[in-house]
Amino acid sequence: MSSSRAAASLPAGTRQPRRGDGYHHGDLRRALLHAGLALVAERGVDGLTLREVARRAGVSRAAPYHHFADKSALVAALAERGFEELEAALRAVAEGEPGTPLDRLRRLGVGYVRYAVEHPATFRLLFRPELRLPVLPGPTAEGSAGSAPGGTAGRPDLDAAAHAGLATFRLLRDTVVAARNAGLVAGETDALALAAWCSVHGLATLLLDGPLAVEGSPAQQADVLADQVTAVLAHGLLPR
Amino acid sequence: MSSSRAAASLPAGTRQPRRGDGYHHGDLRRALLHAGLALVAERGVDGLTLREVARRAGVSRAAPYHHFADKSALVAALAERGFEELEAALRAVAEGEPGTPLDRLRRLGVGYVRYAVEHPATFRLLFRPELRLPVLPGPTAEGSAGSAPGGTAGRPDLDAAAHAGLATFRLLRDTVVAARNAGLVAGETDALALAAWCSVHGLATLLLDGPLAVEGSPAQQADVLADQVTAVLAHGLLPR
DNA sequence: TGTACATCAGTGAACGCGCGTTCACTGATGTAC
DNA sequence: TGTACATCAGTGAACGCGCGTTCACTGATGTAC
Repeated sequence: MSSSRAAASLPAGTRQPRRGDGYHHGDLRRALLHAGLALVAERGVDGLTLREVARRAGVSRAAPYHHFADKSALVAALAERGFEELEAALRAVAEGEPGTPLDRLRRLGVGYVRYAVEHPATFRLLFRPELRLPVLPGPTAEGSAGSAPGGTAGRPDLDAAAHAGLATFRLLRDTVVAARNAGLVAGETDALALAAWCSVHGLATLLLDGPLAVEGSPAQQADVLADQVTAVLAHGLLPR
Repeated sequence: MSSSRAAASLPAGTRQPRRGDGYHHGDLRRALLHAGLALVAERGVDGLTLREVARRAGVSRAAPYHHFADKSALVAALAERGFEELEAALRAVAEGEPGTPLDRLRRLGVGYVRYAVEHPATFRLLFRPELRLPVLPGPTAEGSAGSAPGGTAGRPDLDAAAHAGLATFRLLRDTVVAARNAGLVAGETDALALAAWCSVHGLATLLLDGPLAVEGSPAQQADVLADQVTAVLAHGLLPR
């Protein structure tokens, strides 16, 4: 139990050799996470069971309990990895080519939607109600974002996922700030960031679970729609 | 079985006396739907079980099978009722007071978000992956919306829910058309409607399951954020 | 270097649970004559 | 109006299932002397 906690509190993705490395399985924790993500991708969040994860890792049903306190701890760890994936994808797409902060903002939006379409089950996992993230400072309180996490109180094992989520969203907000500083967008920072985020998040969820459903189809369609939505967001509904 | 199908194919909400009325229970189908919505509201979509629904209706476990072929048929019927509720709420808020089509559009958006916040579980039910709605005609094909449902193929019991959903979304699109005809908004109709919908849908889902989570808090906060988001959408990110 | 010991990631069996669904049935309701 | 019959919405027991989790255990690994 104490060893499991120690392993669980290590930052995921860390590649330093750990004390437990090379034990019986080698790195069962990592193998379980890998199997979990694959299982979610194949059968959806509801299809995720500890037993099947253990099965895929080639290990007994009880083995995962040496690495995760219970099922929700596994889910939280998967969400953490998902957010890290999402953030990496967004950074790559935003910083990959040159351009103004506005260009980057646009690419962030399209990348967000594309990630959702390409990893539908993982994306859904990130926004499961039970992983509800800390409340961001309200748009009325102009200030640094993410300084007051308070949504995972009493569940320290969810905090890692929550912080991974916040880091992702900070990427969007920082880009809005940059665009505003460059005079490329006008308005109140948090309101702009919120609106931008709502637009692409709405498109992503409508594509996955709504009447626009294109799950399984090429990401190309998602790109087209994301371009449209971000264009309308940029220019506004009102005539200019 | 044949009776169950007959009952299930009746338009829900119809108040005409049915042949089955006044039998043993009176109107078990309606009671099951009522219990189902209450259960979803209390325990979430995952907490919805046929057994508990039957329990709450004061009836044996097997009784619901005379009214719904299986669990998914119940879920579909619940979604249909949910969409009807949502549409009624939106109509009320949009047509309640006078105003330009743009005013109505704004009120629709705020009403959408408020419905989600006030009925979180039901709202989530409407956008469950397994109820994925028919694909709307793409924004590239300018034309009448909803003429080609194709997402519930092979599941006729889902069609009712799908059509209830489409009727709801048509409300939004029609309002965009009216605003455009009045010269109050500029751009391509479907792109405008999609962007508007994405904005409020994104806000709604972020409020329910994201870092803005306010479930249980007063709808007032949702109104404030919805006002902000729709304002940004109206004016656009770019300086004017 | 060897030996005794502590650690701990695994095993395998078992627990209790609630689920969806099926089945033969019962008995109230409606109908035909 | 009365009787015989058909209909069908209910019942209650049972099915098989996969789940999360616990438990005493085993045996490989690492450590202290």
